Amino acid sequence: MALDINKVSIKTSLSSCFGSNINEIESSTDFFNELAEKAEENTVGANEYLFRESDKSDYVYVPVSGAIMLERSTSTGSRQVFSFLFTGNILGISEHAFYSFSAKTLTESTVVKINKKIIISIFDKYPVIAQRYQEMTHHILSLILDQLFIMGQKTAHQRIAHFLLDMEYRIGHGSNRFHLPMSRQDIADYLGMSLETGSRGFSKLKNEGLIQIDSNYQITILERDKLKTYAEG
Amino acid sequence: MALDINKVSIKTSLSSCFGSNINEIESSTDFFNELAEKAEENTVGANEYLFRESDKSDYVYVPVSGAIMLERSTSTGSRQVFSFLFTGNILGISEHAFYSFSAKTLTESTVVKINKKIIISIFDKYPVIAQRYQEMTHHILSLILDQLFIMGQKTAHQRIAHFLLDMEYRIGHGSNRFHLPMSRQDIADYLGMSLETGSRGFSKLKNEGLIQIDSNYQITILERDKLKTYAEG
DNA sequence: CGAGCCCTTGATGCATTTCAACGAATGTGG
DNA sequence: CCACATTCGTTGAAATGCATCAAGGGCTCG
Repeated sequence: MALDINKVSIKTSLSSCFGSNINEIESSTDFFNELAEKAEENTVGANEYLFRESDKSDYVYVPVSGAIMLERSTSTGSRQVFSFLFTGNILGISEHAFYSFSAKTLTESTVVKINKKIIISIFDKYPVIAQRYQEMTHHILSLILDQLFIMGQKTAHQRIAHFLLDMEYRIGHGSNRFHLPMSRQDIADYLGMSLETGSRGFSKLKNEGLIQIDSNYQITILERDKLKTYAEG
Repeated sequence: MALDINKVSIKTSLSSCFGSNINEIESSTDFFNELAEKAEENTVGANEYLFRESDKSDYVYVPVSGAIMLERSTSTGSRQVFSFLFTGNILGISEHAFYSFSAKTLTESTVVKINKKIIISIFDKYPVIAQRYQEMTHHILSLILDQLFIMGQKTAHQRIAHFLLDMEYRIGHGSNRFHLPMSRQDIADYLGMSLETGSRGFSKLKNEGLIQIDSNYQITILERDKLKTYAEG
């Protein structure tokens, strides 16, 4: 237990997750101090599970560094990837007593791990945080609805284009060049297509000059507007 | 304003939605009385909108009778149906300031309409209800995750089979014979396929003897186990 | 009885999966 | 440090699934 709240990375992640303007709230300092006391910081290697589907959902996680993937597998071996998470996202809220998916690290990751009971007790003291928590849940829900919309409406190649724009926004941090932490298989399972179709999508966008593939995982968006048009279909 | 809480149908719907065991909670009578005072009962005809996407989300609705569909349309005319709702479901929670989809009645429907501000004020008085509300949000989220999983994994015909089993469970009320309130087009837009593919799915299941189509909308599940096996793929 | 709407069915072409081979990148042990 | 094994990505060819176009059938309502 105990968290070094003075570390910029941790403060940044928590702020990004609990609301960028939370610092303006009068009780925010108390809130962060209480979190610092009762939460813990964990670092885990790549390709490890933070938790698995149907584990008791006792903890909420906030990635400080690294990349995490939420997935669910069937008995027949197929897999659906629900989401990719990065610094300042949050996972494990919006769960019943048991997680409804597994969380696997894609790279070595540092996470802040917060016991749910502590979260609940914090809510009682800081109603503003409780409200913010609700908002996060709603935000997550609207993201999943968007994802559902994309899955139902768009062709495979359009979904790839959409995915790349999303990644640029989320991990490019202003740059049009970024490094994908997940494999082609992960992307395919996220977008509901075969690995090969995913790969062909990348190639097509490359050949049409919309993106540049520097190495397998290093992507540059060359023509953002055209890519957007393509994604919207 | 004002709600006849003594109507069995309304009491049943609200109970089903706010938790079947809510009656065991000591403050539940107060809660229902307060709701009766401040909520209202509305009846609207078929094919009308309770609200539209990007309307201000001031109200939460609980269907008492009828069937409602949640949908989102693109500028290009295509449409994604997110969900079908029946008696005792709830809609409009888990929304930001504005609805992220439209709610359209499939049949004449009676709904209990509750102002969000009233809901919030009720939370302050009855923490148990607030917690139940959170649980509902989580439940909705897990349902959408399931839907996302199905969209990503299954073939069109499997999705049809899955859909029919879901409908049997939700509107069959113990019987294997039920009446679908939505059109083939609605089903297709829900499952992310063309109308024709949906229709072929129905025909195939009929020809294989797994279901019986008495009229276009009257369905009987003949071989539930086989249908399940088929849906699981 | 006829018009209109919805559903079904058939035929065709395109999108996607599957199977298979190759190439590039990564890691291991000699 | 290199040869080899292994994993991952790309590409091609064939098969399948699905969408689209088009026609016909059944139900409902005037």
